[in-house]
Amino acid sequence: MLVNEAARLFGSKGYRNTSMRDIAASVGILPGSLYHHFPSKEALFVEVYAQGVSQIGQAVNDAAARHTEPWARLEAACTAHLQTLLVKDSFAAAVIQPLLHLSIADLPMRAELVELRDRYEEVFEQLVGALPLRPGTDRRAFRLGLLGAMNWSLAWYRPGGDTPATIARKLLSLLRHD
Amino acid sequence: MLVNEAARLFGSKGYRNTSMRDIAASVGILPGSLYHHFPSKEALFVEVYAQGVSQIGQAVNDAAARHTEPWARLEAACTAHLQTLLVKDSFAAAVIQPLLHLSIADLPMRAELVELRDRYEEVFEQLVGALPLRPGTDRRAFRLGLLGAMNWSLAWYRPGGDTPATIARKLLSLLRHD
DNA sequence: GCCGACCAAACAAGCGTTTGTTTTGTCGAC
DNA sequence: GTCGACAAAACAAACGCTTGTTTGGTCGGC
Repeated sequence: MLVNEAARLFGSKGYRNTSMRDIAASVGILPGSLYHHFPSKEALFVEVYAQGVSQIGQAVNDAAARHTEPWARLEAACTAHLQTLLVKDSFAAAVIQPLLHLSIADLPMRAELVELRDRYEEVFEQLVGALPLRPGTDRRAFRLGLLGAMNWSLAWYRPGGDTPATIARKLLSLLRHD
Repeated sequence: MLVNEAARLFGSKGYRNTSMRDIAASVGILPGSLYHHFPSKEALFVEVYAQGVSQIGQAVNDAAARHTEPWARLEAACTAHLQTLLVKDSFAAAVIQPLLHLSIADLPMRAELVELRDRYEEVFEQLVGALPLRPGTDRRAFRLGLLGAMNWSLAWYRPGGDTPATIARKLLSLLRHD
């Protein structure tokens, strides 16, 4: 499918390094034909991004819903986040990667994407908010640090090593004080 | 200076989004004149990257050297890392940003840059290795998680909020079990 | 016979880079 | 001190190529 192929390319090579010709070739049509489905490259990316956010958001919510204890809920959510992000052929890499550059007015459709991202990250705000942390702990720093550690795993994750579930468990055991 | 301007642009807009014409314009010369100083855009970026690694490496080493207690050494190193990364007009953003994409054979000069990066991160391997952590702690996960949390701060850091030193202190207090 | 999906071909703009020429600066000989 | 020689640095203009996008036509299914 068109959007799937676009997601795969955007996710692996980034927005700027993926050309409309690349996408067309991998779908098996000519470049101009893409404009029958999307009015612009930007619009195509926004669609990929929206589907990616929706996909990872649903996975994370579903995973958390299967538990009641706060730490278990967070660990399940982190595992889902990492799985969606790291496992092949996923939309999520296309979502996460631009976030780093997004702070610097990189892409034109910044505002649209930032809102989608913020809505997604609210889940983690709730999950972290429910944790029984010792008083004085900065929960915002906790959330940002955890999300950063997870998202950065895109840079070093290799299929042979730790699984997403193991990475999630290890990261949380580092943050857990007991 | 040429390399400084290039670093500023690469750091804020990324490699692909910065054209030789951009760099030339911001130093006040014509595009072709750049090729009297560097044989290619790639070579110019490698120079920026090398200077960036050298700069952040020296800052981190100097900071750690001012302390003896392991946790104090690591916190000083993290503060220096964050300051070099986040404070304006620095080379370091040009260094850190490509790392995410580097895993995916993005730029042609991959190997050269990866080696420089790995050499830099050895410092943190040593610093984390010296910490008195409870047995069974995965020090590699600790290091990767900490570096990820710090590097990702590029995505959310704003000059008005927490200072780099505060961010470093908060992150480490989350990881410290006492 | 109409409409969505595709092809074929081109467009203007931007890219990194090259070329030939001119300016600018340096430095030793007179 | 002044001059000519030489090199570094910059200009001016173009190169071939890739980019996102547009246009006009073709074709098959409802």
